[in-house]
Amino acid sequence: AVSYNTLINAFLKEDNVEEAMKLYAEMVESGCKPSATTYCLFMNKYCKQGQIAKAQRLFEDIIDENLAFDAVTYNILIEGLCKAKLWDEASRLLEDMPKKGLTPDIVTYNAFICNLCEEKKVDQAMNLLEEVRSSGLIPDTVTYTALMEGLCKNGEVEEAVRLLEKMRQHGQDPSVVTYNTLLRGLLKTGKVVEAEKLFAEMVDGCYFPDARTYDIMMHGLANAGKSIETYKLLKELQLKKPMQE
RNA sequence: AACCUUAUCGCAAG
Repeated sequence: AVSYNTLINAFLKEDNVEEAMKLYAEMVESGCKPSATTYCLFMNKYCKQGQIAKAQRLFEDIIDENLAFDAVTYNILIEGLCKAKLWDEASRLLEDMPKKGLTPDIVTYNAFICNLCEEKKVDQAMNLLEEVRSSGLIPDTVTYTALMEGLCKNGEVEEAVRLLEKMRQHGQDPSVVTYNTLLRGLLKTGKVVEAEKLFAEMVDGCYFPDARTYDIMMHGLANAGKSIETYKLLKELQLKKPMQE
């Protein structure tokens, strides 16, 4: 079953739903029972396509067929519901988890926080951060990065930079994505010097800037009229060949 | 035990 799941997942990743469905059929035919994970793969795909109704149907199937589900099962649908701005539905599922013997984890909350940030509801997201803390869960790099992104989009870049300090104080290390998010926020608001400082700090900290980092930096520097710096960066890029995605 | 879920992706500035 795991092999089938792996294959189905591969097809879904490249948007080949047809082939994935075929495999699913083959799986059933060969007497291999689809697991909750199998359903989750499709559920996630439907969520990403905005086909929430279909995703919800699959979720119910999992329950009805008494398949062994876990927090991930919930997380996938919650993420989909949040993305579709169906907050009430999502909250309902969150409250449902304990009743099913499941404990919401950081990914569960991150789904809410990330999507709240995208909706420019950073305040609510920040409130959730406190809730997460008081519930005993540890906000992770994803949590902080999402909040930084939200703050930047909200024009609160300084606040985002402050969060970087806070996350460190709480023992969480930034990732390349974290830096990229902040660099982008700084450059978009013309804070070129700060961005350059942060970039240096990133490199000092033994982080490997990826293709996106260079993209962000070069655009930002070029926009600021710093063609020399942009050129230097380009040279550096050609020499170092950053990590591919 | 293994396979599945969340952040830099820009749907108002591009």
